[in-house]
Amino acid sequence: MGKTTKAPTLDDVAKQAGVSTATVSRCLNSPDRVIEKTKIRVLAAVDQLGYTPNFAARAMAAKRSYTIGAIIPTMENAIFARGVQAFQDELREHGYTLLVSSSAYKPDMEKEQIRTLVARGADGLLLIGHEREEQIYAYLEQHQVPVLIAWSYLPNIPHPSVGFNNRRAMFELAKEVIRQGHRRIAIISGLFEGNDRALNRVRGVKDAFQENGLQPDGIAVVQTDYEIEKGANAFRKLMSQSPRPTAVMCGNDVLAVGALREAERMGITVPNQVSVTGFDDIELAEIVNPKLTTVHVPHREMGRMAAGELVAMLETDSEARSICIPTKIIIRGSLARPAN
Amino acid sequence: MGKTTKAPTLDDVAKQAGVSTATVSRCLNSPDRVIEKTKIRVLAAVDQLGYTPNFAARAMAAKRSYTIGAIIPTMENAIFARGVQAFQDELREHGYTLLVSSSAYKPDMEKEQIRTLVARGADGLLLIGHEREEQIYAYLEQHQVPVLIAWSYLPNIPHPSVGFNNRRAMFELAKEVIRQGHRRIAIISGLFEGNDRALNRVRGVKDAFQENGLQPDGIAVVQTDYEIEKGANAFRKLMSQSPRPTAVMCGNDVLAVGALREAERMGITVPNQVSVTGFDDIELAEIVNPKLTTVHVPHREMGRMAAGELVAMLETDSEARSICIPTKIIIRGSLARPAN
DNA sequence: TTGTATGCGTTATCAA
DNA sequence: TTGATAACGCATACAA
Repeated sequence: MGKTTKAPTLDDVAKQAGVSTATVSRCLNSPDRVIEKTKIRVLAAVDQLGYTPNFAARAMAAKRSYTIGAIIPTMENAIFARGVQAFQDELREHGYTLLVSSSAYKPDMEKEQIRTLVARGADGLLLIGHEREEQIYAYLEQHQVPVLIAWSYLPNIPHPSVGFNNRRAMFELAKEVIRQGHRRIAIISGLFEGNDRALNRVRGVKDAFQENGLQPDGIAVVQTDYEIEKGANAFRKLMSQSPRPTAVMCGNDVLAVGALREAERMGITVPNQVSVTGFDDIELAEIVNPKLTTVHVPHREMGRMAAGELVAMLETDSEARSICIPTKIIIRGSLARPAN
Repeated sequence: MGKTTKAPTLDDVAKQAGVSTATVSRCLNSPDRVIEKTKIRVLAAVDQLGYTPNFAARAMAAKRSYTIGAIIPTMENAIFARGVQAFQDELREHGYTLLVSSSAYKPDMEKEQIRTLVARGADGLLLIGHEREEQIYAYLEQHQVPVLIAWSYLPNIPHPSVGFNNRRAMFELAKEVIRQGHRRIAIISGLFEGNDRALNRVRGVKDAFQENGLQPDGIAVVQTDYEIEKGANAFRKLMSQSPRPTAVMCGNDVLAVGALREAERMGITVPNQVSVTGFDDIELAEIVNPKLTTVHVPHREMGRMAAGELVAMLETDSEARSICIPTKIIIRGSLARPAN
């Protein structure tokens, strides 16, 4: 009680309980390897002193941190929030802690953060998308840190991934847009750099053109950051072309909301004068007016599965599988047949 | 090169450069205390081996982690995302790394995460709001971990805080609502437990009633989680009372958006039949229809200032100040005079 | 300016 | 079932 105000260590607990530090450690880590009676004494001491194991020391001695690192492009919109939350919840159930940081869609920043997380002893990493310097994968290999890719699934790639097929999902959506009669389609895409999802979504649209015997070269594509106002700017730009596109397909819901907003400001009615589509199906998609036609991605499910896979990679020696998660097209008010 | 595939240590670098580990350590931590020539040799070795300092070892030896922990109630909406992002950016500039976790508005979870972060050697903590068990503050005291409270400012409290006066902000908004002629006002609030912001916002409304010589006891208050659909449910409940309130003031924008949505489903027009207000002024507030009257909180600024304060607390011995950040009332379409 | 040696708090190996 | 004791990788006081 009247002791000095410093964090208690294993040693303090050991003394208080009249046992060795080894025994205290065992009580905490493999309780069945210690007799009931001493366990009680030790636990009482732990409680009394308010002891919390020092993580750094533990990680260093055990060479395991029970920590997973995740680097997501942004925390600022809901796209990743849900999936990461589910990922974290599932990890927790397996006894792991999640460390999250965001790269602001900057490859360099991601690289730095990967080093940080590895230095912090992360047992494994969750990264978004496949595209990054080969050197990074080499570094990870050297440090023996398993990596799982999420939010993107590609067949035939070296790293295990849990995600969806961005290209195919967008392909399906574009088919529907074309089926409704649209021929002049423009795209507001996220930046391609270090973001294979963005690129593959655009490819999906072009695939649909091909399949319908249309010429994909004429499709106007604007790349921009995933921000509402950026989407708005891009929309204005596209709608100042002549002839105007009859449908604007956006790389995600955030961009699409920006498009909707700008349409309103420009006095262009959606979907009468132009159709708009999104991707992700975040909450926003149902709040805007008109509601957004988009691709539904089961973020929560993806997060949970990713956690399960990553833990399996860490705890068994089995080769990691890749999982392709199905997406679904959601038709709402922002898509309709073109005017004429 | 042809070496075994294991993470290099200080020792490896030292050997490679032909110096002692101490010199390598100095090169990395206080570069000016080592001569240019050897520095070059060492840095080359570092680069060649792809050396990354082991964080756990460093933290243990130096008894500093240059890590700040932040526990926010949720990552799932934009309320905290922006502020935390700014907090992180500012910390980085001071050489600190931020570890974030979310408590899902559960006091118990927050408690556990505080222990986790302390065990991980966080040099300081950012917590949201003042209200929590005294025991937690004692624990933090024992472990000598400085704490800064954000998102809430209260005069005359023991812990330093950077935030805004929730009670006064809501008081101002309520005054405006009353000024426009509303007398039957209902409130959709967040849960009070462990959340002084929610409680103080409700108090602010009652203060405004008092000031106008109105009776605050009749104000209907529904407490619910900060989710859109929960807000919608609460709105339905409040609007089934007779007589109906002429204005529904919500604890934050998320709840308000839920209210707006339910109004639409019920065929109640806003603001003609009922006014709705929010709090926070997140992006959503300008996207919904009608746009939301709300209280603008400068999240980014708050995040930056909080980071500055916390770093100051760590690096100087000066007593930490508390900072009250001004808020602003934003009048938009969701508020109008009552019908009759 | 650089090297030597010690300690940080824990886990794990080996004996007892 | 328990106790010594050697790592773990780094920073730092002290010595050279």
